[in-house]
Amino acid sequence: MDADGHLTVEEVAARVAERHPGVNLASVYRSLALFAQLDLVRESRLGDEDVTRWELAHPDEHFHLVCDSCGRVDHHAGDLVARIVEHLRGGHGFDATSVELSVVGTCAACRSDTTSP
Amino acid sequence: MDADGHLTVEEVAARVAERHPGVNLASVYRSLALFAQLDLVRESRLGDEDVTRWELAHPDEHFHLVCDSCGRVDHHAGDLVARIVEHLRGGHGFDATSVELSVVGTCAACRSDTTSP
DNA sequence: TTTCATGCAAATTCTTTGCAAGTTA
DNA sequence: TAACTTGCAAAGAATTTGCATGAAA
Repeated sequence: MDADGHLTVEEVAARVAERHPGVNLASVYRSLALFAQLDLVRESRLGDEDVTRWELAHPDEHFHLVCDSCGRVDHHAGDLVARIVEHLRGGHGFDATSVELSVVGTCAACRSDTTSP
Repeated sequence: MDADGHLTVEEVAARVAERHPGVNLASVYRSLALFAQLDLVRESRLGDEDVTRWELAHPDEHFHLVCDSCGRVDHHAGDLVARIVEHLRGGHGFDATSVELSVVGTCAACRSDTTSP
């Protein structure tokens, strides 16, 4: 939970090891699988990465804002997802149950670094 | 290209085999990697599936509408993605370069099947 | 002749599983 | 005791790589 990020299995294991050295990788896998079943964590694969990462579960209405430049991943809340759902239901008769939105780009902070020399 | 879907490597290989029996799986992997580099195809992992699938490259502004019920995957065009990009730039100073949106739910056809007995 | 794609098999990497042993209720 | 969780090592699965060979330029 401290990590508040998107960690690979190895990274999770490393964090666990800080407090509980000797925990086996298999246990990490087993625990993550269990936590996922309990909806505590979620597998997430952002952008074009081909590594499996894990994050704390968060509502569907949140989405990922990934900054190319600083690597930061924000969880963004707001009505955007709701509006997408409405749009699809109204205009296309599609009844959305889950929306997965992730956006890659440059965050405000990094933009201002570039904009003002 | 005929497939017009999201195929696993094995499925691609099977299609290839129809015309060119004996093509090795390694060649399929190598070709897909090359095609991806040339932006002809794209890796896509929809919903919670944990299989790697491949599809023809398509503009970013298209997104995936996955029907739970019939399994159909539509590529949906429209201004939705553009509006998301605008929203993020205007409201949050986030400069989006790539938007990945996929929606799981029930398509119009399947809904009417259920709605009208 | 030189370059390049391919098949084939072996190597890698990531993930899951079987089983024996130790813990906890 | 009964029910579980874990470490460990082995098994699997998916993907990549090295190398010899044959085709094409």
